Amino acid sequence: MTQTEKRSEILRSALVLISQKGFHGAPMSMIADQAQVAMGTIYRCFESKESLIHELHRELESRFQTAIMQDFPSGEPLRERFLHVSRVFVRYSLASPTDFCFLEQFYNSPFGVSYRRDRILGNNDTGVLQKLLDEARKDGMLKPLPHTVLCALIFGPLFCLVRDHIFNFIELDQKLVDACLEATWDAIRL
Amino acid sequence: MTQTEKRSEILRSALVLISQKGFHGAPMSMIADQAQVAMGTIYRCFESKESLIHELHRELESRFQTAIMQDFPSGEPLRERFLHVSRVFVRYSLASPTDFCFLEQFYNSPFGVSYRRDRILGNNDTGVLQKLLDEARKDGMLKPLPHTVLCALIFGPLFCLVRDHIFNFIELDQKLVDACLEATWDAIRL
Amino acid sequence: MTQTEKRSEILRSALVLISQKGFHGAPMSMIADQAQVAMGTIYRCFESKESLIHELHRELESRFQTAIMQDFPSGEPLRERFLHVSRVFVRYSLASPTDFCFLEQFYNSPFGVSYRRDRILGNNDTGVLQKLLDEARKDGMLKPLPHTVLCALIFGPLFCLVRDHIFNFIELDQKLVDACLEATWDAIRL
Amino acid sequence: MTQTEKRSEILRSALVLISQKGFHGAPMSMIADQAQVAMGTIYRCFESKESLIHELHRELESRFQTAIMQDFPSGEPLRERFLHVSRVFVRYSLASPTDFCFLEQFYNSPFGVSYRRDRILGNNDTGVLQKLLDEARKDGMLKPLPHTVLCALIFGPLFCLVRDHIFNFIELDQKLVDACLEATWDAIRL
DNA sequence: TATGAATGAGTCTTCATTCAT
DNA sequence: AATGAATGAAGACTCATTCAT
Repeated sequence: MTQTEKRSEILRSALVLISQKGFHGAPMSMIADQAQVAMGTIYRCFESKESLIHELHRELESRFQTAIMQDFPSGEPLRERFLHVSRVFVRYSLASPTDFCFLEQFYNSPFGVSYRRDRILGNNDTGVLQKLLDEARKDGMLKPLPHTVLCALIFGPLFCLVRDHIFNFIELDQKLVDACLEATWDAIRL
Repeated sequence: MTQTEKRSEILRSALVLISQKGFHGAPMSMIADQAQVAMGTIYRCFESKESLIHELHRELESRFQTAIMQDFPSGEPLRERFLHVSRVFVRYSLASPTDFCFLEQFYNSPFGVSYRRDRILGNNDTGVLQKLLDEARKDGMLKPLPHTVLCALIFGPLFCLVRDHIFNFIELDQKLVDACLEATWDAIRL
Repeated sequence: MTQTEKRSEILRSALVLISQKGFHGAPMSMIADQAQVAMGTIYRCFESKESLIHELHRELESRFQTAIMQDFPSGEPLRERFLHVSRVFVRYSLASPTDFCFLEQFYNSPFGVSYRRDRILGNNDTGVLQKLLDEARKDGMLKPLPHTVLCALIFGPLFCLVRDHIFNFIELDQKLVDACLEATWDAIRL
Repeated sequence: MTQTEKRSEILRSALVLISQKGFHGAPMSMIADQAQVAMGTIYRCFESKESLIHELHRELESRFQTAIMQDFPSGEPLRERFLHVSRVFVRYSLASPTDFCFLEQFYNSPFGVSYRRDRILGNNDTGVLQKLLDEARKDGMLKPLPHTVLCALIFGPLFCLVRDHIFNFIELDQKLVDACLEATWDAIRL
């Protein structure tokens, strides 16, 4: 196994275990076992458990960004572009429930809070979504609410729904997903 | 201090500490100190840390139920009754951020998942909200979506917004809250 | 065993093990075993290994101070008072080789260096010895050298000799000790 | 880099790091980095960390021997030859504080103790100093004390003084050094 | 011969739980 | 019933040494 493969294997093991058991339920020794490496090996790739977690988060966000940008309907009307982002979010989360669960853990932890703090307070308006919201608001298509609120109205429900699906509380099929996306659009549109 | 007072004091201390520091940041010894009782005393009231947490959760849910039922506008139109529930949720959460933070911790943990599993899979349609949703759907006022989905559309955003407010990412004033409640109503109404 | 006895037992075990094997050769688990307590118990008495070591040092210095002050020949000529301090140092060290070895470890470690730094740079002229040196220098009995140097001339050899005795490199009997004390006096007197 | 150069470089790096951070603060990996060789290479030159340390000690002692023998005033009176040895010790130590600090570490460790045990108990009377002491005692110039004791009286203070100088507790200038050397001579001479 | 990634035993420290008083 | 000292398993992290390349 190459260095890179090992690193990936460690990240993958950490992802699986943390998504299932949470940060505190996934000791480094368990991650090492799962990845079929010795504990010390993890520390060759990552400074600490904390940095392993941050790295994992970065990786997952970047994968998600890539997924969004793929097939992004740049020429389509605003509404379509919006629905695209939401649809990709749901599709990706359902296809990779492990990634989704890890990210939930991350956002609901001191890590996630300070990450968001840096992000939001830094006025980091660089994401696709931020630009989309800006444009749409100028066009008068959206309710005149702060970005943070609009994001809550869109992703709040989606997070819940995906989680409920993963835990088998509901069965999200294509039709239901589409209905939900429409509903979130209804929430924010004028 | 009577047995009952001690029990309350322990619950209160656990609530405060866990909401601030999380389950793993609030050792039993710290809870005991804060509650001004001996550590052993906690174990006379609660089987284990886990059961203390479950008990706390039950207590908070019941307090919340009480808050909803108070001033419930039984005679008003459906829409008003709906908005009442949401409004109480937000008002209560903002007034008691400690309770809110604890519940967030709880729902985003193995505890919360198994709790919801028991609740939802048990078809426990006894809550006010459940009845409201049933009635409204029969009247054709709401989108024909499962209860779980409707709940996600209402409370998903509200959880996000309250959290963002508590973390100072936004400032929720009365006007903004009302706008958000309207938005969630737009999401579910036909 | 009372709390205090336990604490003493831990200190004693740490003293013995560290004096024999050094700081790095005496893990907390070994100290606990030796003291017949669980590892966690140590942490009820001492913040950390480091603080245990500092505490031990403080204790030993205080014991030594007590030994010096006992039978201190306040009325005798300067020379006698000097020889008393040195004699007590040697006698105490030979009687308690474990204490001596611990202190050697301590002084030859980052702990000891910063301890001395605080002490010397703080102009902490409060010890018996400091006063003695001051008085003697004013009387013109001693070579006009800084205190630090005078201490080196007195205790440098004594430390070596006691260590050599403990390691069985020499056999210090009463006559030899007296000869050595005379020699250190010759080194500093005018 | 030839094998021999590598070996030297490793020794030099170990010397610098250990003198600064102690045996336990200087991991093999750090020594390797500093020496610009791979960690495995160290193990081709030295059996273990322990043997590397022993080797280093041997090297430093030999360098010191060389320094003493250089300019040794063979024809001068005994007193001069004595002072020469002490003077060279101090001068060398002040010029090479790194060497000095390493040797201190070494002597104050299990290594040093067993080294001295071998040396002293082996009656290894081969050094210049040993011969000097022998000769001087026969001439009746020195107090009739064992070699070990005489060495303690000479080098005990000098070690202390150099250390205090290196740690900036005193400032050793030429005059002060000379006064100290005189003092140690006073301690041993008849 | 040289490399440096991999190993895993060993370190300090924490904390849920128990039990003698 | 109440106490809180004692326990020891478990966790994150380090580093001397080995061995496949």
